Amino acid sequence: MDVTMKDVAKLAGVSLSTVSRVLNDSSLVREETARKVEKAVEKLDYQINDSARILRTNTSNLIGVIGAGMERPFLANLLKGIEAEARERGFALIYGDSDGEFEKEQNYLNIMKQKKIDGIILITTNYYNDLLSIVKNYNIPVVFASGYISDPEISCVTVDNVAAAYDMVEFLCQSGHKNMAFIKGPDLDMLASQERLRGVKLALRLSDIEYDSKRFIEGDFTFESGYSAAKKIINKFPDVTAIFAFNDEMAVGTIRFLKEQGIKVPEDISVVGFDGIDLGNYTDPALTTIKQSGYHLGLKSIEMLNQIINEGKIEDNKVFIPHKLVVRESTNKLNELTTKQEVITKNRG
Amino acid sequence: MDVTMKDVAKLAGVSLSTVSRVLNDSSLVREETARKVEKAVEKLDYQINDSARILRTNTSNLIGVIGAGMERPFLANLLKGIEAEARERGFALIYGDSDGEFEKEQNYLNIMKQKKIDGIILITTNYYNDLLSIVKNYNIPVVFASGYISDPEISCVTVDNVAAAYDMVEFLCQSGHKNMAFIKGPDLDMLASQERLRGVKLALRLSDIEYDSKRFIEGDFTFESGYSAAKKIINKFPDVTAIFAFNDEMAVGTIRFLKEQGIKVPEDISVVGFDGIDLGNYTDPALTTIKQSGYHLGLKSIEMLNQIINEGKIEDNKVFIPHKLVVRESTNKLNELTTKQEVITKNRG
DNA sequence: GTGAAAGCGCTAACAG
DNA sequence: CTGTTAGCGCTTTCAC
Repeated sequence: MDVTMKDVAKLAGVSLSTVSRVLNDSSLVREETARKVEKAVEKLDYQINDSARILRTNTSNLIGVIGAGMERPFLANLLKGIEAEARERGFALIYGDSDGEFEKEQNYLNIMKQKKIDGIILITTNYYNDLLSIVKNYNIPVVFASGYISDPEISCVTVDNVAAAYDMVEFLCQSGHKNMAFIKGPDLDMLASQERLRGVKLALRLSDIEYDSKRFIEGDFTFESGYSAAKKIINKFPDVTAIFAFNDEMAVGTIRFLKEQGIKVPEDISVVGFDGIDLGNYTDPALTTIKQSGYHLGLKSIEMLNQIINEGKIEDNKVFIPHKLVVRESTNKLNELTTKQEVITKNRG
Repeated sequence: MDVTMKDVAKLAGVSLSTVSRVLNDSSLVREETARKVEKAVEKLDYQINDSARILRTNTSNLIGVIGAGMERPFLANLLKGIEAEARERGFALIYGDSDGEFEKEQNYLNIMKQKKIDGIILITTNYYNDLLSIVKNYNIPVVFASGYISDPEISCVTVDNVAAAYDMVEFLCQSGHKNMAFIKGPDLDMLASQERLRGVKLALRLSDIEYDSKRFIEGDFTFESGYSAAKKIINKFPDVTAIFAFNDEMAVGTIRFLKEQGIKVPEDISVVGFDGIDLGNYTDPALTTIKQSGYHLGLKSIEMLNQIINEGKIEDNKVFIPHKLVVRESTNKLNELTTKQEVITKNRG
């Protein structure tokens, strides 16, 4: 078997409790004794048995992460931020992917409870409401990192999707676009995609543009879905001058489709995304988008969770991370003389 | 406190051991008794205390994953595959990112040992040799999922980087390219990048093309590094007709740079990548690359680890996952009449 | 300052 | 088939 505390105690010539005290930085140990113990620990390459410690103390220094679609660049960076900050604060991570299925989420929640995790980060959008009630029932510290949760008891950190989507549409309108189409996330996504939708509607209303639900095509945040959504858009609305995809990957898929059709971006159609992943700097044209930092989001989520774990509460439990409209090459100011609408009018006139 | 087995036993009117037997599918329990216990478990929403179980049994159903650069699409998919297969087989995952630093790797290894993980997947390339000796000393099942490990005791699963890189260069040569440049991975990367380098050299030799180390620029697998490596290449070797980046992101960065310079891909220069991430289908031009499946690699790594854990050994401990050359739009057959070399010659002549 | 002893919740002989 | 019992390795009173 592995080296145990008993072995250390024996080698150091002290009792079990003294070893434990030294390992836990207890100040009630003579420095000389401590040194003896430390020497023995080193010599035996002793590693504490975490299960025994957890069993006794009921605290695990373990944080559970339940995510979905984490292979998407934005979320992969979120995970990276979570990991880095968790490590920094002495937590290890149990990581589970739910594939957006409630059953798997529930399952992982149970597993994590069994492991006595100190807290949990939830990055899941579909059945979050059901999840929430389980989590509340389990009475475990939780931070939601994938959208705004209105329940006042629940902490969350997210970009302000409504405001950001609003900003983007406002920018498009100010650039002269009236004839827009949109690529949403999955309709099952009750958080980010819904919020962005709200932001779009708001901006449309304030710009006196009529809301037309047919102009919102459902995607699933992949390149492929952006590609096929663009196809639908071009078929149904050939006169569109701007397409707003709710994430960068779908925008890239859109651009690819348009180019295949010989449609120039941005000369013929402007295309914008959301998230601001690295890729957007290297596409042709480079992508106009809303930039937010997944890494920072991850950091912040652990920071909040840590506070809840340590202090039992958190003063500000709804936080927004910054976002910024980044205008690159995929958007055009619509010169009034060359607006398609105008051209048509002129041709008719 | 939480519900314990004692509570279940009391409610069901049986002893602790009976409850334990039922929970562990022990067949020596009358069906009726089992049902009583199950009912009590359900009623109390009992969750086993994993720490107690681990302490007692010394097996955790926990797999440790130590990775680096996991935000890269290929590796994000690898992680997804690991997670899916681990879940399938009843393992939970402890996940740690090493940032490619030995100290962090070592640290995580200790943490994981303390948690009595059943096995470990290593996806790290820089100091893998030092890691290996620790792991061997810890005597814990391990599978390496980021390159070929020659140590006969160590299991590994990876794409055949040598063969794949060879295939790519051979393809380029057969397309008439003689004047090539390459964008390597970091020189610290002792696995994938080194292996691909070997494959390239081999193909060069067999095609009677002289190896020139100056034509191998170091990158770090990011878009950005591909972009700047391409800049160096164009400055130093303006007559290059093909660039082979050792992953797709760097290839995309390369294409972006070339386009900015007004260099046409593939008409002026062919660009190829490695990995076959989704993105490559949606760039303009779509990317010629070596396709391998990160997800499948993840699956396989858990499958192997599981076998080592269960059977104490594995017959075939070096496995290669399939790869395929996928020719898309970023490469051109160099027509002999329009080879730059030929043109120059003709102009001179 | 340090040691002895109890017990966290579970499993696995062993007895019946 | 089921119950009793003895720990797994640690922390934490409680003595000294």
